[in-house]
Amino acid sequence: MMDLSRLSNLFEPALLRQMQEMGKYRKIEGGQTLIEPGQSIQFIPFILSGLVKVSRIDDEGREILLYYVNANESCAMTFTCCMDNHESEIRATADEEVELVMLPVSLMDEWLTRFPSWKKYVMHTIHYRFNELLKTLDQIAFQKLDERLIVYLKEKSKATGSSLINASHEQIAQDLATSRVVISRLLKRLEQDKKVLLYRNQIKLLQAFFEL
DNA sequence: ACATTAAGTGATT
DNA sequence: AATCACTTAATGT
Repeated sequence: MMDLSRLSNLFEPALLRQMQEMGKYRKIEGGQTLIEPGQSIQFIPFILSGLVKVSRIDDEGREILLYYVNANESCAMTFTCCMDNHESEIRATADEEVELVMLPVSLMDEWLTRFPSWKKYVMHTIHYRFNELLKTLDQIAFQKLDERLIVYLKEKSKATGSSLINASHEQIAQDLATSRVVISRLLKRLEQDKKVLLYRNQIKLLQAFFEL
């Protein structure tokens, strides 16, 4: 049977007993799917060990990684979804062998009011996950700007008929509606990748740059 | 030599 | 990605 005693620093004894009693223990092989988009949510999964990959499926059926759920964590989506009997928006798969406890959704309400530790845990999970998502979102936006900068430099080069661009990072930043620091970092990366050479107020586009 | 401006970096949100 | 704070490098006077 499952042993939840090591969670005692996370939840109060009374809650642990409830989890022990009401929760269903499950073990899932690596690669197995936990839940698919569209399926209704009946359980809150609490991961005891292993790693769960949570991803979103786009129109063309491609998978985009949202985040991983580690041991002692739970899926933030289910907290918000299950209150209103929503369907899953995500796919969850076991990245490696996973042990988990399935907690009935029906207990959520009661637990939130009865157990301070549960409330705290839920809040913490949602907050943590939200920040994780913000991070991935930023990365996507960052890649976009990266592309825009390359296009910008190419156009500038074409317009002047030269591979030597005359502009400060500040000016470029203003053109692309971003901050100087960001441009400096992107250019630095291009320099490290041997695509450009950087000088004061000047950028030399190397051969490799035009192959981007 | 000193002041000013451009660019580089780490940490934080 | 944006902002802040701070450092370092280049330029002008």
